[in-house]
Amino acid sequence: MPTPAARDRILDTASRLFDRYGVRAVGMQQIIDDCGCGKNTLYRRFASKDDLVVAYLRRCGDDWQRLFDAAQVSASDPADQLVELVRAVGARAVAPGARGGPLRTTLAEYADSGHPVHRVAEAHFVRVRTQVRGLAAATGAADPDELADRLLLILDGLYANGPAFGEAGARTAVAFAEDVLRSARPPARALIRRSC
Amino acid sequence: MPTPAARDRILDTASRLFDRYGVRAVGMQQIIDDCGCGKNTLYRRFASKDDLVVAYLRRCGDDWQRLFDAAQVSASDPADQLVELVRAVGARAVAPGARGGPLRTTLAEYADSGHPVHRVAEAHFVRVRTQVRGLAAATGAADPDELADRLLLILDGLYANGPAFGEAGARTAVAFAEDVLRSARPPARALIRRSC
DNA sequence: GTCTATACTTTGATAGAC
DNA sequence: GTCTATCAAAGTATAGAC
Repeated sequence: MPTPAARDRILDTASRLFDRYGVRAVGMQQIIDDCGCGKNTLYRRFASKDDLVVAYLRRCGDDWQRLFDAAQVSASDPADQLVELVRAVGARAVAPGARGGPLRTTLAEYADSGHPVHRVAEAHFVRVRTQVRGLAAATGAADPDELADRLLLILDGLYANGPAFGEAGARTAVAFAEDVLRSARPPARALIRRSC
Repeated sequence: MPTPAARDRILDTASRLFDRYGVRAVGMQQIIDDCGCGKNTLYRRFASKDDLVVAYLRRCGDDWQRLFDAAQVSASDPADQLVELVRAVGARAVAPGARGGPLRTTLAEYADSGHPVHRVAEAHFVRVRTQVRGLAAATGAADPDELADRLLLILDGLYANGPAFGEAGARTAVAFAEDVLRSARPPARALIRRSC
């Protein structure tokens, strides 16, 4: 029986290389060399490069899930949770060396919509949209789906702009999200503001 | 002695294939077959695939420039020009078959920051940011750079979400941009609104 | 017996030659 | 325009080490 840690070690190495150089630019041999494992071992755990890339994307998806969950427990108000989500994503997106979010960049590298890698990445974004819509609905916004789409624009815009945006850009995005959430709730807050 | 139209024909073919299947996924042979020109002809016009890809990106950059210029002549008010820009980008971004904006996807495919293709794509986005900042400043906004960043989030978010967003998403983005521009001008309009 | 390391096969792509 | 050289990458198989 093979050591179960080997799979994780391989996936760790592959993830690091994929994040930095892109998926197609990294060869299996490079992963093997960097990992220090034999070629046989890798192909036992991952039948093909596609399988390895899919595992990588699933890990990235889990990473997003942790981010999302952490945002949800960070506050009781759904609006505050969404702001925290934007803040957390911004921190990653503008970090030096960040490169557009692994799911989006990998999706760009696998344009063929029939390819398993493409399908996994695409499914991720469907899920993300559903999750953000759920949280947007919980804010009690007048039009939760429109609110969700606005927040998705901010989130994906953040990833796309990346390090070029810098810390200031990340703060801008957070303030932006706050404004969006404030103005998306016309019944209560807007009246209070007008009464000032 | 060679027909000058040949270069354009090759670039037309390459652009179409790159847009649809991605740059790395398209081989030179495929371009040659699709174009109907000889291999010699192609390599006389473009010394290497990198050169061809750079020419493709420059054409995409010119395309953006036309979009930007058209938005600028569409209205006299800079704020209206920016809204028109968002509308025009949205129309492209959510069109069926669109795939994230050719500059961004190609940048994702060429992660190496030393690669000529990467540098050309990166330079494009620096230019775009400068242009949007210029237009944002012309609106007389209190903080034009912050306004520009907010609009860039919308623009890139639009490209990233693509056809999944659909026509409704494009309309959401336009309304979003309108709100952003409205609230970015505190001196005049905000006072008018409060006086209502 | 599973791990590492390496040699080999095949495929496909860029590029050049005629 | 076809044919060919070169190279890199994905897999497969094999040889050796703990």
